[in-house]
Amino acid sequence: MEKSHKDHRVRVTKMLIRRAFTELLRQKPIQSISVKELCEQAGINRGTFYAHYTDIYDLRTQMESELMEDFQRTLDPFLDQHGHPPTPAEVTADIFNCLRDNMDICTVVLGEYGDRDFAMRIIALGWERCHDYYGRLPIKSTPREMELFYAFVSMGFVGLMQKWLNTGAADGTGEAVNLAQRLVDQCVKALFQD
Amino acid sequence: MEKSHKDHRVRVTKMLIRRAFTELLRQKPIQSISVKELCEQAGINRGTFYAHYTDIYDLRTQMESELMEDFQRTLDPFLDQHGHPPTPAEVTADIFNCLRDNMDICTVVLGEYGDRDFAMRIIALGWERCHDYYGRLPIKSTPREMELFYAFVSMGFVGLMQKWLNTGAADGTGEAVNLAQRLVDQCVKALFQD
DNA sequence: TAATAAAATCAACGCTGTGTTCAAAATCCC
DNA sequence: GGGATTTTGAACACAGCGTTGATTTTATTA
Repeated sequence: MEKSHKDHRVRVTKMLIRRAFTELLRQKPIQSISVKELCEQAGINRGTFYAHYTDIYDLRTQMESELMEDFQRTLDPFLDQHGHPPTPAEVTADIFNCLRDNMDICTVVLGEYGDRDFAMRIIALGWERCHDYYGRLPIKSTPREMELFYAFVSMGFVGLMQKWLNTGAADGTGEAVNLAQRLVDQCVKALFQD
Repeated sequence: MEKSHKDHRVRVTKMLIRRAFTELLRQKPIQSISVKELCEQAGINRGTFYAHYTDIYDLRTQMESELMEDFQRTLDPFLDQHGHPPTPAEVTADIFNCLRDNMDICTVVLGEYGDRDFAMRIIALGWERCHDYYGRLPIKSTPREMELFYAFVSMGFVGLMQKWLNTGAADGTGEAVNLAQRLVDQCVKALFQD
């Protein structure tokens, strides 16, 4: 149950489960993946699965959590060594780089049958990082408008991310990062109009 | 199975099923709603459900289809009587008005446990309507960029729609329509930058 | 209104997946 | 090598699925 970096058997078992899971997730939505089917694909006993996870969703949640930690870990040092508050452009570039580095997991977690709420959490992380930057802009908007604005840009960002991941993310981050940054910038400008 | 506008019993049964479904959808995601549970909530026999729908997802799909037809029906005459190609602003206003008119169904179909793909289809309908307008803009972008742009704005629009529906859509369409329009306009401008 | 057609009900069926159990076998770590 | 831990395999009761057929209820129309 705990972080058993110790036992070799546990690591192998978990690896088999996760590999089978991502494989199945390529083919069908999570709600139609059964524990039985997953275990057969992984070649392990059903009881073994229940020794590590309570159900399929618990499995996904654990994978997402670890991915999120990776995200944090990868972003943090980069930001520190800059010594200044990060610009949205830098954070955007970072996010896409992290996506590319974890493409295997991302394409399933964020893929056709993925978990959009998780994608939203990644974006929320980005917003946090840009907090200083956006906080200083002289934006005059009602809280209500800010709420709607945030919903638009966050979901838009997620949509772009997913599209990029699912249609040849291999052709580099450049084009996507550039466009994403321009789009967010333009959207921010909409907050100055009345 | 067919459009039985005839039999009173069928209409009552379907109404009971749909009411129970939307009620349950307020409480939990669709994947954890069982046919058994739905029928108990609706107070009908399980066999009766299977006489009209193959499964829960078929039920949702049928409801969405009818909602989409309503959307088309509501939008079409409005556009015709104008006599000119619709502007994005008009289409945006229409979409939000339709959402408000069908708020009961929309808040569940597009709610927390809703179907985002369906929301995307609504937006696609909006894009179609604005086809003439956007087609005339002298946009120079790669197909790849257009693809990513479309993903961003569509998903962004969906996010704003959902946020608006789930947090007091009652306070009128004005603010949301206004902001949505400004955001889309600004995003389009991003396509002119290089 | 009565006859006929259609729909809903009820009980039961086999089937599949769930989550848990236990003893036995396999594997790891010291 | 030996004790501890993990995995296995088989079984369990349980719950939902999707279908069936006989029966009752309800609507249509003649």
